[in-house]
Amino acid sequence: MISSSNPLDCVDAPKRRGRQRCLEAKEAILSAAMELLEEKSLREVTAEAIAQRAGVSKATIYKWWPNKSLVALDAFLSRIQSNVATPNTGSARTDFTEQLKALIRFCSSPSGRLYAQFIAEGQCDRDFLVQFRDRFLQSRRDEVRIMWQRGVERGEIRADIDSDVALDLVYGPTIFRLLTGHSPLNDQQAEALVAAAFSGIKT
Amino acid sequence: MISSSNPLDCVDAPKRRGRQRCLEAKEAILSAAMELLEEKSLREVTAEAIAQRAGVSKATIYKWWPNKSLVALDAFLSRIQSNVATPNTGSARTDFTEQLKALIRFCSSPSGRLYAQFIAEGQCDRDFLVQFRDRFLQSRRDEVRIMWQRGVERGEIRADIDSDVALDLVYGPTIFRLLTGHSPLNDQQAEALVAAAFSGIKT
Amino acid sequence: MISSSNPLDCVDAPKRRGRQRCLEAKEAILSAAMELLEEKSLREVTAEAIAQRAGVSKATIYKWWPNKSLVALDAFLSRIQSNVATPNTGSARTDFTEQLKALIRFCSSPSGRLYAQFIAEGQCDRDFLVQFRDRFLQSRRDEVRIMWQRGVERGEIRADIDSDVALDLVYGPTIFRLLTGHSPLNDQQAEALVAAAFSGIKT
Amino acid sequence: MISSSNPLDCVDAPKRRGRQRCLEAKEAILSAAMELLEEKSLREVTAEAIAQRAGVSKATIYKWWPNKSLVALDAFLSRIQSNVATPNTGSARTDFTEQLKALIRFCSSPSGRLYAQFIAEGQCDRDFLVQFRDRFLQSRRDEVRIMWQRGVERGEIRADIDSDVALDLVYGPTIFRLLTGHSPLNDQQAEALVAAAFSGIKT
DNA sequence: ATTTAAGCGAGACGGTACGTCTGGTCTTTAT
DNA sequence: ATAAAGACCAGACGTACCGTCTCGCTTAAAT
Repeated sequence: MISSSNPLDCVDAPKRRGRQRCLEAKEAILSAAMELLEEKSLREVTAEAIAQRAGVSKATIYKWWPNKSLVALDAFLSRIQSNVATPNTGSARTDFTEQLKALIRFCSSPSGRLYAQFIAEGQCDRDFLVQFRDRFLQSRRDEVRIMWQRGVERGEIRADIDSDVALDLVYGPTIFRLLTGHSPLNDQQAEALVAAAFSGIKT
Repeated sequence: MISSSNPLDCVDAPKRRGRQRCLEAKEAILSAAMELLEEKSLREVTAEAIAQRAGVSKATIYKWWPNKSLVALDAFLSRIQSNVATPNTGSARTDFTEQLKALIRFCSSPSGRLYAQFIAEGQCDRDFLVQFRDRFLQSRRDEVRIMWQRGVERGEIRADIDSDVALDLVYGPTIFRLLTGHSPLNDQQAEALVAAAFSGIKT
Repeated sequence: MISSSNPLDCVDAPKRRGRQRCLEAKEAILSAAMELLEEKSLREVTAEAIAQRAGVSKATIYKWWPNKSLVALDAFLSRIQSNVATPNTGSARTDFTEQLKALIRFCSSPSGRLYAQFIAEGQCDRDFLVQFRDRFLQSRRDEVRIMWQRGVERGEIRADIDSDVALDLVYGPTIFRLLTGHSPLNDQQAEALVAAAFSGIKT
Repeated sequence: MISSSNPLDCVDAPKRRGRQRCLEAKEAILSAAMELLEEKSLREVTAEAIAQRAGVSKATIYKWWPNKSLVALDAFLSRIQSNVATPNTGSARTDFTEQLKALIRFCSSPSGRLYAQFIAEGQCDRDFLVQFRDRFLQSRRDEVRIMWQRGVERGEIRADIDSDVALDLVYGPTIFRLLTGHSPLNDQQAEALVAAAFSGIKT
């Protein structure tokens, strides 16, 4: 999707000649997609089903999105609250722990399962992966990075560690577990993972 | 796949006259699958294409495997060396660093991309995910756990940290990066990640 | 359709390895097509509708026919009696008159309307036109030519006129009227047309 | 198309309030249609393509014509010379022969192919067929009927034969051949057909 | 001069058929 | 008995075209 024709940009689009894009149709498509994605997996949701539930023609979907995955991504992005809760308790470790607990709750929600399916989709659709990274993942990481920055400034977190490394140390394990389920994900694990990430595993 | 009909069991199947052909067919299927998976993504490789390249009927594939993903998993498992290199340099940190560098090399090989696609496939096929975990991931983790155990015994690694937490701290970030590509994967990053995992991020 | 894979040739096809073509499916397709063509025009009948009414997958239709027009042609050819009634009353003029009356009855039946639609279809599908000509029209003409030949032999019809010219003189006007409806088609007209064709329009 | 809104009637239309019909647009549409119909078949020419080549909106087309076939018919009617050449050599037979040769030349021109496509179109669009008959075919026949009338008056052609029968005897065979291509169309055939029509096929 | 009723270009839209493709099953013949 | 060949069903895919519609601009007659 080229950003200038990004369906989400409609709000600030200048009035063009010709029939204007039917915003209700766009909304209906995103809602239908979201509903269906709560019932079935991304792969099971068909473009036809989205069109039908939205009361919209299939052609209208393909007019604005190149494939159903990107419809799903737009639906997801427009439905989740855009801001991550970035707690500011005064303690970086508490902040990260709270944050991770929130992420873990997210992971076991329908949205979390969708998040996993997006990563999955990205493995065989490079274009989708880029969009997912740029339009969702990166902004999330940037917000969390602020939390990390506060810790650095307060002297709680080492300044000599790259922020990406630090973030991955905290969030990588959780995502890994979300995707493979090899170990549990709960509040207790959140605390254990943050503890380990903060203190390290060496004696 | 029921274990008793696991194609890998063919090896220890009683040597009967009529079964010889079957083994060739199975071998051909696994080879064809592996070849195709080096050319295309798992989703793009079709059961039909595997059958054709293997010179085998599609029915023969479906006789022994419930779906093409599990053919791919079997192909993958039979083609990679089953043992992880678990260095034993006398220093846990060096061991982990070497190990992680090897993993990163693996990740950028065709096999690594396949590994990512398996995790992807697991997101909408619970059965496949379980098999992937049980037949590949778990054994890998168990082998690395030995390395971790050595570190604990030598007093280099804290004994009060759950091994799964420790392993995820080291490997989670890498897998996360493999799947989303949000940050680079190379030897330098391997060292940074291990350093951070060992010392922790707190000051 | 290549003649060797002509669905109608199934009878004399040598036994091939593998599952044999499901003749019931073929029959069901032709019947469904014929039924639908009695309800709607060729253009309105869809491949999907044929598949559905035949209880058959769309892929099965496209496996054996390149498009729905040729399904319709096969259906038509298999449903109409393959022999034209070629009366032999002893008088060529009576023979032609009877024959033309039969053609006119045919023209106002559903089959006649289908015949017209086949000629129509042929105007933008050269391949279809050739098949229609070779598999239907030509054989009809050849049968009528026998009637013409009898007249020639009995000395009733001029031997110096090309048979195609003679046949077109009798049948051309009727087909023209079938297609454009500019003049009526009935028994009386049949007699007038044969009379004119036999005696000519000059004084 | 209702005659009062017939695009060809614009000249004598009473001045209506509001912006007047853009005659350039109408012309452009007809020209574009004609151009496209010389490149592709009627079925292949799309309303969208006509609009685009005419530099006109699709809505403008549908404002004045109910469908693209009737655009094509109007384009055809406005582009061919409206008068048939009706030779008057003094001999009815020569007149008809010349006339038929002209028709045969017409048949193998792009216009002739279009003529065939109009008849084809008429087979599944009764309304179109009526317009084609009334606005083209009938007037042509009426003009040729004059030629026939001259022959009757001169005593060359039998007065007891219905003019429609006579005309169909001469032109039916040619149209039949145009549509199915079962026999050739050339000057020699024109002579043979007229000869047969004049003298009849009986001995 | 202002109103007002078209005409028009742009282009979104619902509807619907197309012909292709794949997954997975089933049947027949040959080995 | 088992495998190869391959027909089959179900149904999604993404594309195409139809004819309708809405919007904002333009034009010209009527007020």
